[in-house]
Amino acid sequence: MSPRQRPTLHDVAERAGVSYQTVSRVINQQRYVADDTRARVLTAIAELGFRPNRAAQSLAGNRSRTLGMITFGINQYGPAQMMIHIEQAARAAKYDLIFANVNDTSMLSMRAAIETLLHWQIDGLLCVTPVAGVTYDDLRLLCGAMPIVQIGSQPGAESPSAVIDQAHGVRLAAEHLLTLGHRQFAEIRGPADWIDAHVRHETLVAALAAAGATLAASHEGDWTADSGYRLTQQMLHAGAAFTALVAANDQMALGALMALRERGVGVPEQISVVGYDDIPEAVYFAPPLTTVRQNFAQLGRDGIEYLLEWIHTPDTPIMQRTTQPALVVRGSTGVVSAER
Amino acid sequence: MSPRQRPTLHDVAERAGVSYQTVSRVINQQRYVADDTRARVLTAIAELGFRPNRAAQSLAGNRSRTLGMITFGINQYGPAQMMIHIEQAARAAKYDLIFANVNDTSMLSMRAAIETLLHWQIDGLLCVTPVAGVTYDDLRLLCGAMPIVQIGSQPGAESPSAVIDQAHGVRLAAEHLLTLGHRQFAEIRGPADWIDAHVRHETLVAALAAAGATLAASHEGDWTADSGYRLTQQMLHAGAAFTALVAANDQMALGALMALRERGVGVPEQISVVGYDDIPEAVYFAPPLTTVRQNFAQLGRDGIEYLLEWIHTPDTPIMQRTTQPALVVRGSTGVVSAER
DNA sequence: GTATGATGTGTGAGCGATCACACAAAGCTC
DNA sequence: GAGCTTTGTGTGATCGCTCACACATCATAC
Repeated sequence: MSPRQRPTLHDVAERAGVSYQTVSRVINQQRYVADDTRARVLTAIAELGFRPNRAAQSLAGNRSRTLGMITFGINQYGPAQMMIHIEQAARAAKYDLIFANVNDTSMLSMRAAIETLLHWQIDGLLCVTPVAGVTYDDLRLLCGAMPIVQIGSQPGAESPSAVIDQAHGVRLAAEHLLTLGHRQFAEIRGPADWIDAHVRHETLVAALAAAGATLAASHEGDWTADSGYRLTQQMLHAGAAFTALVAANDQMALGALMALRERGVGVPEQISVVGYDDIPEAVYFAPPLTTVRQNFAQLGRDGIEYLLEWIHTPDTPIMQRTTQPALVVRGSTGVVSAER
Repeated sequence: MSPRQRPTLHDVAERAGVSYQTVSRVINQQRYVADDTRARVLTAIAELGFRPNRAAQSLAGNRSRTLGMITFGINQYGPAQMMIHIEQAARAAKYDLIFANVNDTSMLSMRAAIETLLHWQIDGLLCVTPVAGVTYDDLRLLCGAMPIVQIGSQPGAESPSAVIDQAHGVRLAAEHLLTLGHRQFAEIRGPADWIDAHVRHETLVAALAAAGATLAASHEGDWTADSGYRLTQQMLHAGAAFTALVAANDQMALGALMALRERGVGVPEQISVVGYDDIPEAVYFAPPLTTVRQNFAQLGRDGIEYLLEWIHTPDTPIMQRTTQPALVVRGSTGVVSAER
């Protein structure tokens, strides 16, 4: 009733001529409220512009209807994409999201970020940390029994997570190139501590070995177009013999295309290039990039769905949800040239 | 003291042999605590793994040390970039961030997003909504006296905001092209309801008029490379006469480059192209893109600094902080060809 | 030696909600 | 119509903290 203050449960109760508990029942959509009482309360809420105080709710209710999210690298296409869809899914389920972005995935900054979130009595935690280093067990230790879902963890790990089947994606790309007759490959990997990058590299090596193809060169980039450019220059300069170049993401492939162009190497006539991710711009590269599409939106949704399920059904089994990537063939790959 | 439960202020107090109030003083870094008492409390906190409950803090303290952020289009380079720096700056100032992303900027979804945030007793609101429609007054109405800062609002508006001087950026680009001898221009604008897009368009029109140059064609894109591609095709097909193409962002410029390439038009020999934003990939376009660099990191920091200042000093004057963009000249622009 | 201020520390109330009850009134059954 | 369940409503305690005090203690001042 105070003049400037935000109205409380009691103000609403007084106005509607009921007890505060009844108002609480209405806003929590519980049973056992007579229809006309409910209507009266609802009217009072609207008239007063009442908004339940989340802080008070989570203090008293011992449950905050809030999810924590740790992110890494949201300036990248994938993570940003996931973030949007996670937020959307959370809000649809009436959960709020509070997030902390880490700039490196050291245990130290991860711990700091998680601490931040744990101050709020979050109901669950979503970890979008595609880098090895902090394991599920580490998280478990910090968070007690709270539900945690990792997005993009070690494939096959016995921990609650949602992942994209990177090995499958790489195999699609490799098969595509092998079918086109390529036998001499070069690779621009992602950073070694990124789980996906590691898996893709290992899978490529294995797939090529199985097909009797050679990996003439393999360098580690940092996901930027810049690194793709420099490493490709380097490989060309060193005279590496390859007809197919596999880049671990589209940006690095973009850099590679530039290096090849500058060197007068025809793509795909002399060298085929494939990327990974299928960022929206990939269609407009010169030439349009053959790449592996990852459904980040689906990945994000998988993760949060799992988390919510776990929160509502505490005995939800620990599992890994897997999404399949798809190959998108465009102009940067072609039949291997007769000789080289 | 309960076994499984998280420790509270009282548990810490008991262990340290002081009153709960003293513990509160320690965690809030207030004066008037003896050094050895403080040390004893700190030890107890560490031993118990005590973490103050933010919900209780904001309930009792009437102030949440939490900022709300409304975002739009965080899958785009600029907004994502800002988000990272905003989060970082907030955390550095010991504020938590809770955010809501809107997928359209109708009053309806904006209101819903803000409502979500207001449930938390946020201390301030940051609106990264680069689209016209929701004005500062609308926000004011929803939020009462709470500090609000808009990022990317109408330039010159009498509202608390941080912006990049789009007009300046466009003038830099226009002057650059005019100096190179260009007199016949084409434009691919951004969506009309985006404030920046509107300003850039108006400024370009004015700048060209002042220089006696013509705008042969101007079409509205949707920021995607795809739209840039299609609209350029369209202009070429229609036989528009221009030697310089100004795109409202780098992605649309990328699409334009593709359309020109397909048509066999040399860039920059026959047509010069400039973009806007300077995304990291722009260097590796074919040819490398001349563009206007926006310092999104700075913009984000400006916004949050302003907001924090306002929170701490309520009589902070209403103003608009402006950051200047810079022209980055690369290979996509050149001297106008002799004739055309 | 009493007044005055700075420095420490403890007590009670209350933030705005939820939970666990208690209890009244109605609708069944037999 | 006694006894039960279902439905609807209200009361007290409590969540974990901060606020506004009250109250010591010690130094310095006059």
